[in-house]
This record gives sequence, C-alpha cells and structure tokens, in this order.
Amino acid sequence: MTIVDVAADAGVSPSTVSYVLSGKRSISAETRRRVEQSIRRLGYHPHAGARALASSRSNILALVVPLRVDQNVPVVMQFVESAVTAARAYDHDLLLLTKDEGADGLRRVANSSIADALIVMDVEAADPRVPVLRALNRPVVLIGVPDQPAELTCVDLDFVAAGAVCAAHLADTGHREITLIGPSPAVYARGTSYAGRFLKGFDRTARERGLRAASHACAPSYDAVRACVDRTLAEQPGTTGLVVHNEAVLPAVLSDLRQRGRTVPDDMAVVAVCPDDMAENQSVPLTSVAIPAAELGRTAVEMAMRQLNGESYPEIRLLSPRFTIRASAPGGDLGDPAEHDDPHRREQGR
Amino acid sequence: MTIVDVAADAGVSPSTVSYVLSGKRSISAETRRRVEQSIRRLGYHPHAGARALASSRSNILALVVPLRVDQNVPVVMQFVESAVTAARAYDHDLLLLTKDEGADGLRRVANSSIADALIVMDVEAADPRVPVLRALNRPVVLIGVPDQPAELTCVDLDFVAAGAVCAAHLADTGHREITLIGPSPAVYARGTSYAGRFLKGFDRTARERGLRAASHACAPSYDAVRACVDRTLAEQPGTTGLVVHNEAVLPAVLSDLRQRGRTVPDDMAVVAVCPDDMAENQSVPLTSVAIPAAELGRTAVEMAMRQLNGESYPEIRLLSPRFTIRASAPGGDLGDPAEHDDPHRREQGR
DNA sequence: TTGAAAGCGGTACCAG
DNA sequence: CTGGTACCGCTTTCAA
Repeated sequence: MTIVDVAADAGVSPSTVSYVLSGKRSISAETRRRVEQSIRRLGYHPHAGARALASSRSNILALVVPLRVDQNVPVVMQFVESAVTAARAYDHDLLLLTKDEGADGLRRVANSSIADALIVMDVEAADPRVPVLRALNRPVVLIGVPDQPAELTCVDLDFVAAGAVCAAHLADTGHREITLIGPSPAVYARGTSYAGRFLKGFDRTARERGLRAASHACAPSYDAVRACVDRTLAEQPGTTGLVVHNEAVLPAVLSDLRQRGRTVPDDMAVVAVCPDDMAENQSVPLTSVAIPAAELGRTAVEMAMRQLNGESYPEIRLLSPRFTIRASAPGGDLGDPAEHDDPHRREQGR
Repeated sequence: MTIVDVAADAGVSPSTVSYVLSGKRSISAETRRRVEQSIRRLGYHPHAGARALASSRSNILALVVPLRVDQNVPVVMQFVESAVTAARAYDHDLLLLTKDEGADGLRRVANSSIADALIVMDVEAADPRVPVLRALNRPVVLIGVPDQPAELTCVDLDFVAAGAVCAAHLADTGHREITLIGPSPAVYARGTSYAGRFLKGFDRTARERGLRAASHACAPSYDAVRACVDRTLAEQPGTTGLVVHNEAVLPAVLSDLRQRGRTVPDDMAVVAVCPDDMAENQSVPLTSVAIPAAELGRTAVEMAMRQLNGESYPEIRLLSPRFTIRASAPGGDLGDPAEHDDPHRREQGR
C-alpha cells in the first residue's frame, strides 16, 4: 500500500494524493472526495520513514523522563499522559527516553532525526545536558529551570509562590511555629531547583509574617519520617503546622502523627504539595498546593509545537500555584477551633 | 552529515560505510578503523527515516500503556522503565501509546511502519484490540492473557499460583478464616483477567486447605476500604488473615486496621500483592507476592525482539510468583504467637 | 487545479 | 574485501 496505489485507484497523480493529505495546496472537491475514498478503501497509511525522509519531519517528540522509581511516580505518570494526549492532538507521537541515557541519548535522537523536538523533565540546577540541548539546534522544552536557561524554553510550577502560599495559609489561620518537611536529601544533593525555590518562598513568607520556621529534608521511608518529626518536636516543640513538600511521605506523616496521638488538624495542621487526587485520598483530606502535572505536560507540548512552527522565542513560564483548602488545614471560615482564628487572613488562592 | 560525507572523508564508498555500521559483511580492519574514525570526527548519526525506508525497520517498539491514573501507577512505571532499558540494549527506542488510542492507534502505528513490533499492557479478557493485533502482521507481545490468545505471544505473572501462595501461607500459619480484598470493581467490570485468575487460585487453595474464605472488590478510597473491612468483620467475624490484591489501598487498609485497634499481624495478618519496594515501605513491612514489573518489561521486549528475528512462535509465558515473608504475616519460624503455629506448613516459595 | 520528476539518505544486490 | 547503483515511499518544485 503506497501513495502510488492510492493515486492509481483514484485516477490521479501521487502528488495530488500527497497534497490531499497535507492540505498544502487547494484541491477540487471532487478530486478530494475520490482520493479520500480510495485512502479509506485501501486502508492506506503513509510510511512514516519515507515521509520523515522527504519532509525532514518525523512527527515525533522525544520525552526524557526520570524513570527512577525513587519519587514523583504519580506526577511523572500524569505528566506523560497529558503530554502524549496533547501530542496526538498535533498529530505527533512520543518517544520515551530515560534520564539515564544522558547527553548522548539526546544527541542520538536529535541528530538522527528520530525526533523533531525534545521535552526534558527533571532538569537540575547545573544540568550537564543543558549545554548539549542548546547546541542541538532543535526545539527544546525544559520542565524545571536550570541555573543558565539562556536561549532555552522552560516551564514549571512557580515553586517560590507555592512555598509562600503554604506558609501564608498557616500564618493566616493563626499558627506561629511551622515546619517544612521537604524532599529527600537526594533531591537537594542533585540540585534540583524546585526544592530550593519552594524553600525560598516558604522561608521568606514565614519571616515576613513573623513565624518561627524550620525545615528538614526527608527521605522516603517511615524511619526517616519518624526521625524528622522527632526532630521537629524536639527543636521546635511549639510547632502546630506542617508543610509537606514530598508526596512520597504523605501517608507516613499522617500515620506517624496518629501514632503519636496528634490529631490532624486540631493538634497539627498539615499542608501538602501534591496532585489533587492524592490530596483527596489520604486518611485526612489534605489542604494542598496542586502539582499541575497535566497542565505542565500539555503546556510543554504546546511550547514545543510552537517552536516547531517558528512562532516562539525562548521563554520561562511559571504556572501559578492553585491552593485548595481541605480538612487537614482548614480556613478560618470552616468552623475550626476558634482559638486559631486570625481576622487578618487573606484570600485562599492567588 | 550524510553517509556520503563520511564515505568521502574515509576514502571509501557509501556502501562500505553502511556495512561497517551494520556489520553485515566483513570489512578489513584498516578500512573499519578509518570509517569509524570519520564517523566519530564528523559526529555522524544515520538518518532514522532514511534507514527505516530502505531497510523497512524503524528500530522502534510501540508500547501501549494504560495511562489512566486510577491505579497501578508504580507498577506501570517500573514496567516502562525496564522496557525502555531492555529496548535500548537491542538498539531500539520506545514509542508510547495510550490505551485510549484503541485499535485505530495500533493500526496507525503498525501500518505506517512507525514501529516494528507492539507491546500491549493491560489486556482484558475480551479485549477488542486482540483481533486487530492478530491481523496486524507484526510481532506483538501482550501483557496479560485474553480469552482468545491464539497466535499471540503473552507474558504475565502466574496469578493463579499467586493467589494460591497467599492462601497457602495463611493456612500454613494457622489461620482458619481469611478474606481477599481485591481490585477495584472497575477492574472486574473490564474483565481484566488477572483479577479472576488470582481469585481462582485463592479460592481453590482455601477450599483445599479447609479454610473459610470470602472476597470483596474494593475501590481505591478510604471510604471503600472502611466499608470493605466493615463487611468482612460483619459477615465473617472470625477473620484473622487478609490478602490484599490491590496496591492502591494498602496504606488505607493498614491505617483502617490501626484505627479499629487491630494490630498487624497479631490481630490480623496481612498478605499483599505488590512490588517489593512498596511492601517494604508500609507502616508494617508486608509479607507479599512480588509483582515482577521489571521482569515483565524486560521479558516482553525480549519476546518482541525474538519474534522480529524470526526465532519464536506464539507462547504464553507465566512467571512464577516470588513470595517474601515480612512482618505483616510472619512465617511460623519467625517467633510469632505460638497459637498460630502449624507444623505442616510448606516452603515459602514455589 | 493537476502532473511529472528530482531528490531525501540509507540499504543491499550485483559486480569485480 | 570493496564499489556502483537501483530502489525504499513520500514531498515539493517546476510546468502546464
């Protein structure tokens, strides 16, 4: 089944079939009808390789994901799902690469023209892949913001704002001493920028609002969580609010608090940074900043497509956090214990 | 940068360069050295489309995954990770498709020669994609076993054996009344075969060992878990052993039991079906049958490659379950309460 | 509005 | 052991 067969069947030339498919020149209604019918009748699908060779477009986007299972699993999945869906809407497919392939993998995929553009997740502050990507001469979209993003398009959640919103909510609802349970030490060690950016927003807002604030990295295990809470209660026993920026330990934190006899939210308010469905499905529904994985995936694909069409110049887009109040850290208007009420609290979102 | 440039640089013909790359005919050491050096110096990467066109091999495997976030998330991720890694070892890349694309997506990818072979996860009993796959005339590997697998290669965990092992362990350690908390009702509704197969092994073994056994589907929410445990305790109050074949609700089950004041394993033994790292990282380490996601991914790729090389005929391969005893349902030799000891217990694995 | 034909960059057959 | 070259199937320019 080639374009020649279709052309013969429809009684036109191959180029006409090609143009019917691509819409790059006008075709009489009658001709189009005949060609489309032949295509359907014969079950014709253009050969991807031939098309890529002739047009220098593969209609494939490479997606580089951190497939290490150490963290973020549901976030990565949601991201990937929305990215493939968005890509299909632009008639593109997604090729999956792992972070392990490193810079060589990027070069291979780009230089062999397997992919038209690259989307790279989990970008670190001084990511060695960044200079390579810049030299690739192909559209690139980074998820996350490296130290030197020059000339590269980036998109990410505005983690500074997210940290600020979490601290502000606790301040608004009367808490005076709060603690951030952050990502695993490994994340800080790798210099993944979101960890530091979130902390920055958290710290700054806590300071501005006159709160006493601490923060601890926390590995994804029950023992690490226990140690982390131990430390919190020892160093800052007056802590009444926890911000958990680490999806993997959410169940552990809630379970640990329960074992200590601390009720959420009465003895300890908890604000999380995680996908909404995860926040809704804990033992206590969690007040949270949503990680907009789906929106990031869709946006990344759109930015890549725009670059492919030459309609875009480098840009760093930070998505505003969406904050949702649930049971684990109610707003002042939800009838929580009056002693924590604060008449000066702000609006819930931003 | 084309093969002609490399040939000129090395002072040989294009075909020689091609043969150096493919190894399909013998090349003198000296020539090979010169060609390889030119390739490196020029940073040459063969054009994937051109290669696919000429050789009718894209070196791409299509992987169809259930990207709905409703469940299985870590399992799918692990599977995908090991599949990409295995594919790279065979010099192939992975194209990601979602189940949503359905039969049309399979036809598109196969007929346009984007992919050389297809690996399809989450296959249902009467999956409408199965006949389509059979007609595709390309290598296919199914993860899961449909009702009519004729002519198609399948690989999966031996869920019948897995269900049997779980029930047997509880029987071996003295339990007389046990309950299976199964997958979400949606999974049964879709007719995903693993649910029924596990139940079959569980039921049969329970019967053989003279146990009283019940089973309930369970949606992935705290409420559903609570209802499920309520029902278990109401209908069969003597239940002392739970088998949980539903990764999503594991934390909820443990948390619910704790809230009811039931200690694991003393008041209630728990056996899970889940990946090992998940079993190890619950509030109580879980005795479990491992879901061998990584092994499945690797095996699926190997089976696909073997078919591509014409070295294989249709086969259904069921991986034997690997059972690991941890704290939530100790073996008789682990010093658990003596009243549950059973001198006739068998070996732990199979 | 349509057709003819020259590539796109490899592969693999046919020669030598 | 190596070279020459006819394709692979589609896109796109040039002509009509």
